[in-house]
Amino acid sequence: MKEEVIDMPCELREETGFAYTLSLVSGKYKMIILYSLTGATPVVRFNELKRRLGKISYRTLSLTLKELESDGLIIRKEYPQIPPKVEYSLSARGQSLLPVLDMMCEWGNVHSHDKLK
Amino acid sequence: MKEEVIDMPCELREETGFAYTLSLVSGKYKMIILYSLTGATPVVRFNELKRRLGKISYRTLSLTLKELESDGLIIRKEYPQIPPKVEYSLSARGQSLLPVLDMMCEWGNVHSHDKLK
DNA sequence: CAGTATCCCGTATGATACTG
DNA sequence: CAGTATCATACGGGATACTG
Repeated sequence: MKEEVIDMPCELREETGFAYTLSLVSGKYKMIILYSLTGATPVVRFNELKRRLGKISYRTLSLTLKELESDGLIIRKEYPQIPPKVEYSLSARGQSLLPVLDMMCEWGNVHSHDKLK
Repeated sequence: MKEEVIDMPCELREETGFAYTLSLVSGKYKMIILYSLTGATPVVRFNELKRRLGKISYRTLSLTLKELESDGLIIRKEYPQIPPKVEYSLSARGQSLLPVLDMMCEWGNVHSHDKLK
């Protein structure tokens, strides 16, 4: 990704921010996971998250959560007990991204019924 | 995609708009193509667009433009002449998406230098 | 010039079984 | 419960040659 940015024409350099944003939220479930950590129950355990996401596989959920965590968007809190208990929640950084997601959501809600000729 | 939406828990139904938005702009070059059709030269020919995008292949540019067009985000205007001349520009719908892209861009610019521990 | 045709490849994701 | 390991697959995208 970095290399492509370097190749970008000057006019577009100032827009590389969205390439960065996109790199954080692209993936089939990332944005919906972030959304899943908002609202009435913003702290969610692994299996509960999996249930909420429907068809995601263990593998994908696990990998995705690791990426979100290493990108600083979510927080993973592990309770050292048996059986294990792990809770995921949004970090401040993750929360700062919510308005962006909201805007995408809003645009989609408004325009998903546009008639395309 | 539709099926997954159906599987989504109730709490998330109202957020399916962003899945729709995302489906329109996801892809390695879609957003940057939209951006390329703004500014001082908002009407661009195929090869000029290819030049601006750097490393994109003919195939991918061609496919991507078709998708953007069929999603109503850009307009393809063909001049029946030899050699061929085709101009691409943003539709009103495409323009309405710009604030969303701007916001993603802005967030990325602000947060791309966050220190992640 | 503006594409299309063909072939190839890497990565994201899925299914399932297993483990501490 | 919260994952990991393993194997399999689908799709997006690249390179290049060709065409109306």
